Amino acid sequence: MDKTQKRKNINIKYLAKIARVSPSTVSRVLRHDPSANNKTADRILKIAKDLNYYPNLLAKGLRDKKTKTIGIILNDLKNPLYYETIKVIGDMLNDLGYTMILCDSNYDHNTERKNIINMLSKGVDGIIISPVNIKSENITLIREKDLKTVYIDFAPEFENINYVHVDHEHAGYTATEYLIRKGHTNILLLNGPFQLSVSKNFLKGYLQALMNYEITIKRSLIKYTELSLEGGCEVIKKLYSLNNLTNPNRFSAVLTLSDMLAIGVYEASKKIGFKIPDDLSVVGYDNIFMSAYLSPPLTTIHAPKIRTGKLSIQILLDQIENRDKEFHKIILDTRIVERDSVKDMGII
Amino acid sequence: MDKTQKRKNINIKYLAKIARVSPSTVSRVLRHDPSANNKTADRILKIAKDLNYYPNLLAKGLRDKKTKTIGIILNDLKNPLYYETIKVIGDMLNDLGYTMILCDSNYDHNTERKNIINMLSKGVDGIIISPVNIKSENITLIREKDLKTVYIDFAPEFENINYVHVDHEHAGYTATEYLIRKGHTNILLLNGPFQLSVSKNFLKGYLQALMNYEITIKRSLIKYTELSLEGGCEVIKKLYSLNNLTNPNRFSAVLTLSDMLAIGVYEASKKIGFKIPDDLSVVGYDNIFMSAYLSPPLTTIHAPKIRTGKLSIQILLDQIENRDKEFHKIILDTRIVERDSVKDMGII
DNA sequence: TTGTAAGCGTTATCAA
DNA sequence: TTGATAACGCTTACAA
Repeated sequence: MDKTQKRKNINIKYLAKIARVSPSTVSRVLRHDPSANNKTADRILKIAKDLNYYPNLLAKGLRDKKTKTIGIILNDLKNPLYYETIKVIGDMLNDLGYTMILCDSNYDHNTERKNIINMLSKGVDGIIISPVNIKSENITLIREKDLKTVYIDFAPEFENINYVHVDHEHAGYTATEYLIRKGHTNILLLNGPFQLSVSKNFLKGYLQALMNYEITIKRSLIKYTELSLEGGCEVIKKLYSLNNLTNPNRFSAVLTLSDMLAIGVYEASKKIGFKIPDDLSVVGYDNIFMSAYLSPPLTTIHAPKIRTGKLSIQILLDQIENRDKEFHKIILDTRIVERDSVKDMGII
Repeated sequence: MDKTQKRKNINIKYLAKIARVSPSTVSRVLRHDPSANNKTADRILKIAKDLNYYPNLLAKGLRDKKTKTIGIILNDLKNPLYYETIKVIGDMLNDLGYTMILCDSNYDHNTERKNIINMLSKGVDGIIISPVNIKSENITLIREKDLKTVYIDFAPEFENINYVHVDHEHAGYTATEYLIRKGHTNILLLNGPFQLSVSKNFLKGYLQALMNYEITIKRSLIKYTELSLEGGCEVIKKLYSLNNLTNPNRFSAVLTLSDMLAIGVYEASKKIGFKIPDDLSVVGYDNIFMSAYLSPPLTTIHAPKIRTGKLSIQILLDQIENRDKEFHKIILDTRIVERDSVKDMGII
């Protein structure tokens, strides 16, 4: 008894045997090559269908150096920020017969490196990546291997490169200016991790706005923390406890690098007992879906997540399919979405 | 001038040439096969590193029939419900050197079929799938091809099958009972699409609870809609407009199949002007992250998303790596999370 | 300990 | 219009 022949692999060779033609004929028919006799074509197609044939894309990929697979490398799959982007990319890829490999670098260089090499190894046709940092070996790796790439969130400084992202410095400026115009002068900047490029740019915008409005910059009002609800909550709790559970006007507003941080501030407000916006104004960044539903609804800087997804995948596919050789550097506009988390101090 | 030799492909054969050994020796060294001379091994490893060699996983997959790739097929990438599950699966896969292909069937049979075939074609080692429906050709397809599978959300009725999901009927029952005990007797069921198995099971639980408490079942209080914020909002708006913009006690509470629908009810409440929970009580299902931050915080049935992710990927990998031949049928517990969206009518 | 060679499933080139 | 063949990069008998 031979158990090995339990289930024969249905491949082109097998179809050829059944149809009594050569593998090349089957291959041609399957790819709708016009140079195939209609009758035999129909016959082969029918057999393929009856046997539930599906192509082995590994073999095809190995031969063609094309896999119709796109890699998406992000830094925090938990952040709702990404889901609209992923959704729109996924839908578009699905329509075009592409597949998406998704992974998370967790803001870690080694993980990012592993992810990139994995993409390369798996033969993706291109990647969309939110890089861990503006300068790193990993980016060199991508460029050496000539992997088609679109950077999102922010981009390394090279000439021949595609990116689609918002201007974080401008966002920081706009948000700070907004708070200043509402009469706030002591504005806490709840920034992301110190080493992240995004944090640096956001800080620049914040500082620029303060300078333009001739407001003294206080180092004690600039805080760095990991980009999570918990991070935001902890910073605020610590600050309040230092001030003996009251906020002695050290800051009347807080600007956060991410809505998730802002939600952390909301959480702290619940625990400590101060009120938003009466005791503390909050401005977030990203405008994630849920920010409109917070209590109070969060005033935040809108980042165009759907546009980011659409543009980046379009650029990538255009280059992969050789419709376009140009590099695209797109900086998207940002705008403030006024809701109810900022108190008007009515001074200016 | 020959432009074709611009960039030589670094593969095992090339490494072999440089190291003046055979490809098989290189292959052995790279796979840390003990039967390799230490000195040559070191030399080859160094060359591989210097040349930035990375393996072609398509070729490896083609040969080994193993790709270290897992497919995840869901039905609505936009639903926050899935984020936590995806995150935990992604992290676990990353740790173990696996890759995740993610796609969305959008509750559509054809798309689901395409997705499954794509997974098969790409040679994934296994899939985790939230099926569109309990019975379909697509599931037959999976079973015929012996693709290792874990079903989540709900499962088709077969013997040899793995699944990890919550008992939707029980969830429907619990939620309805909770509302009844709070004194509600006219409970609107805002269900998902009629043809979905989840909707059917949820309905069963709802009906069972009403029957147990001897409450008249009213067909007019059972509504089906697509699983989205907009869907939930529209249904409620329509119902209120039919009643001349007041809710004449036709229902004092609404139970929704998903927190996203519940948020739709919140949205309707904003637009129409009724108050939750004073004018209308709401109970959701899923306990997505943001439900705690809604205003008022949403009372909802908690679905264990992280456990679902952990268990399903564990089961899948155990079977892929042949540590486990048993099938696992896991029904997870559900519990109600009491927050502030239900009014106590104080009657019972 | 190392090398030779065949094969995984596909397609493109060439010849018939 | 069709078929034989080589090649994509990797691994594993088997031989040396």
